[in-house]
Amino acid sequence: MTTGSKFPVKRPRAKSGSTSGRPKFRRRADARPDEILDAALAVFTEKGFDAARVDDIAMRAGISKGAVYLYFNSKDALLRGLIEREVAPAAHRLRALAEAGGDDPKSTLTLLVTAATQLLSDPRMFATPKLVLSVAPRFKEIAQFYRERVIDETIGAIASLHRRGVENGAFRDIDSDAVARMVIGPILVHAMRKHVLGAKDAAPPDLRAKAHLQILFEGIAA
Amino acid sequence: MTTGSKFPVKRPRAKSGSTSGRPKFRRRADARPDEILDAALAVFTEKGFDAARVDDIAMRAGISKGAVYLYFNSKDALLRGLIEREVAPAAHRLRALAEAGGDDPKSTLTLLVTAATQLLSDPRMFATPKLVLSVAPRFKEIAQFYRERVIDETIGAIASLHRRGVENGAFRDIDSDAVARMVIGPILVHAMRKHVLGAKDAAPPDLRAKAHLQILFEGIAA
Amino acid sequence: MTTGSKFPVKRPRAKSGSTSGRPKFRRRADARPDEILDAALAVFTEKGFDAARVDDIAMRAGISKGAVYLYFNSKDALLRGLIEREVAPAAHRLRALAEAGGDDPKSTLTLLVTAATQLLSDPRMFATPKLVLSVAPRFKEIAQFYRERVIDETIGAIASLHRRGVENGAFRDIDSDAVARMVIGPILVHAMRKHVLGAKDAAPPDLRAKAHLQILFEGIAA
Amino acid sequence: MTTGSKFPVKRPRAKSGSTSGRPKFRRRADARPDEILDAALAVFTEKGFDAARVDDIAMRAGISKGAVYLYFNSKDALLRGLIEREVAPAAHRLRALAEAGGDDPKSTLTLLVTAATQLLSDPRMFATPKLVLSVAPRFKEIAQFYRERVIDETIGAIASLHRRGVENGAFRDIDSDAVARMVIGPILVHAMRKHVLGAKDAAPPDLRAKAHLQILFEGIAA
DNA sequence: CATGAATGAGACTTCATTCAT
DNA sequence: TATGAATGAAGTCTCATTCAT
Repeated sequence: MTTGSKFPVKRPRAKSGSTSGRPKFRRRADARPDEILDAALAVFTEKGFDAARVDDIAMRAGISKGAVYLYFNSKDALLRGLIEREVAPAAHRLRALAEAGGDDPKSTLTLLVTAATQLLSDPRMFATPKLVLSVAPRFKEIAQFYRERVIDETIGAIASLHRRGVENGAFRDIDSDAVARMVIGPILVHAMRKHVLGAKDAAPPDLRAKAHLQILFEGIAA
Repeated sequence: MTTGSKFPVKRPRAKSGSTSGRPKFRRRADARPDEILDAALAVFTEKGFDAARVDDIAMRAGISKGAVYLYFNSKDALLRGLIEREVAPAAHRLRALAEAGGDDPKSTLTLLVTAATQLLSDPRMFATPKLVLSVAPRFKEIAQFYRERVIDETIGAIASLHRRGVENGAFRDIDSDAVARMVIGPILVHAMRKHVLGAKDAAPPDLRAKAHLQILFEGIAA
Repeated sequence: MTTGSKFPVKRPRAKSGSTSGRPKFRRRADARPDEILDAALAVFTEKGFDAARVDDIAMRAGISKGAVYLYFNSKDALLRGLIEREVAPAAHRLRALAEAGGDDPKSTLTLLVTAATQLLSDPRMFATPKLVLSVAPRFKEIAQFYRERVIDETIGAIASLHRRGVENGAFRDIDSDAVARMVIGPILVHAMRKHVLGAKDAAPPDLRAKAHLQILFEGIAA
Repeated sequence: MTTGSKFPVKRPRAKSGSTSGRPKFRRRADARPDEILDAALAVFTEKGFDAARVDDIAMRAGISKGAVYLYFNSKDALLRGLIEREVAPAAHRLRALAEAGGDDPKSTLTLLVTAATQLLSDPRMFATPKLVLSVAPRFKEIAQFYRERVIDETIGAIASLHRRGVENGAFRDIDSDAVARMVIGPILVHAMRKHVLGAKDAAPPDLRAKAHLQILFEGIAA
């Protein structure tokens, strides 16, 4: 799962277990690809995939344009490598969230919503989703990859949390996917307004999370 | 306010008062701008703004590349003209939704959610939002324009609907913006999964709307 | 010589002597080509040949772009027609100058220099020469045409004036072409500085002419 | 003042201190800008600014079209860079001419006229003036730049030479600018006839210079 | 490993010219 | 005769990618 790479990336140095010679002093050459991807994420997010020039990325990574091609075969590969790298942390984050509260579904959900609200207030956390959304029409594989590995995983995790709560007697028996959308949706709306459409925050995260949970648990009917 | 055009569009001599009758034989110049914008929306949505070639748009509109420039000064102008044209209908649609159910807030909200769920299942209805999301990082003005005229309007309309319900005694007194996000969010999540990330529908719209409303009104707590 | 047209121009109306029907009231259609050439001269002079758009010319002539092509086959033809038309007046002007002063070579030359200095202070009078200079590298035929019919004619006229003066005993026997260059040169220098390079006038025409003649007749040596 | 560059030119990393010796094998990047400007001068002179294609220039410089843009931002920049580069030599040449003959104004003027006549018989020497004349209507700044730095400098130098002669008792006290025009004018007339309008030489330079000086010093009156 | 000069395909945009009306 | 919508052939400029050093 970690090794199987859907989007192959050039690895200029055989990562052979051999502690070949001395670890040298020279370059933290192993870090290069990551540095480049960091730069790529920044530039792609800022300008969009097409408008970003490989030169920009190289410059932000502090290397020459040619050097980028030592590590990645193409601009597309850069994008794919980036998304691929970002999926693992995203998936990890969401799993951490889903397991946040131990085995009480209700408090777990509370923690999850609070943490997610907090998290997605950070522009860096929303950088990858934003990028994926903007390139999705052209890179169907990336869209699919991201959906399956991040979105559907998240929905699935929340749904299963809900089901546990149902069995538990904590939650009413409703369509779990709908529940998941009720959990994610409001947070997404806010994140999009803010990070994509440039809105300024109104309410602070904790208040938003609180209201969100209140409605989620009890509804809006009097 | 409705007439004031933020993004000016070339209008080649309006051929005054021409309610001329016959659909003409060739040169139905009056329809051209709209035809071009239709084509532009299709191509932009499909490929993204940068990847779309003016040639593609011209071809889809059934005219030559040069002819596009008879009506629009640049590719950017095409985008702006398009967004501008689409904002009015979008705003109108949402207003229609918000006023869907007469003066009973509860049933109004029910109708609104049902209709919105229905509506956003149609790819064409989500085409403009999708496009806006993809160009937002580069065209801040468009992002702002769309947010103010569509998103914030929608949120405001729902929020005020909620406030009426509160005064009415139909709804509990909660943060109205949070309510609005609970109304929009789940629908948006589904639309994005489907239209942007390419997911196949699972539940049909009416079921989704029903579950959505159930949770919205009564919450998920047992 | 007058009829033989080196650069053929479309004549949409057979100029047959027939006073065909009524002279009509309608359009002074016969004037059209001239109006167009007027417009062309203005625009070409202002922007240069390439930068001038046929649309500009049409607009300045108060007609549609298509109408220009009813009278001229191409933009090049417009240029050639224009130059051709301007050559006659230019030649006529210079001949008038050369014959300005009756049969006293000295006073003729005086009048000629005075008049030419005066004349070339007018931007419109220098418009065609300026245009010819700017297109000469590309339109060799025009360059040649203009040189033979205007420049060389002028030089010839002055030279022959000089020769008459020599026979007359009024002038010393020197290279007549050199004399002609001494007559034209200073005037040209001023015209170029002013009309082409945008300099502001310093001395007024009469003073310039006077100094010019003084040197011409007596030299600068003490 | 000499360093202050009115028309900035892209300089791709000066490869510091490289007095490296060998003519290198490929990539003699240091020479590139100059090579390109040489090519540009040739093509612009031949065809005029607009009719010249960047491709032509690149081809004549022996590089690809794209490479031109590594050194110059635009076709305009190419023109400006070219003019700027040519102004210094032109100014230098004229200064050298003005100081040609030591401190005897009369012989200085004689040398100056002889040299200038000689010089402007060379097409390459007239290439830049010719170019400037052809683009002047569209590039007012270039026209002004050239006038101030070359034309007016020349006129000024000759005028001051004349004034020295006046003080000296060598020349009569006449309008010095008029004198300057009498010096330059005839040479310019010949150069234009030849290099711009394509005339064939008649008299050889030395004869022309001689006649020019004779008239200049003694006038044409018997 | 790294550089950066160089290429070449292609995009947007302009405009002379045509043609149906 | 006149219009103006439409075309299509360029032309300028950009940038991903390559390659000699």
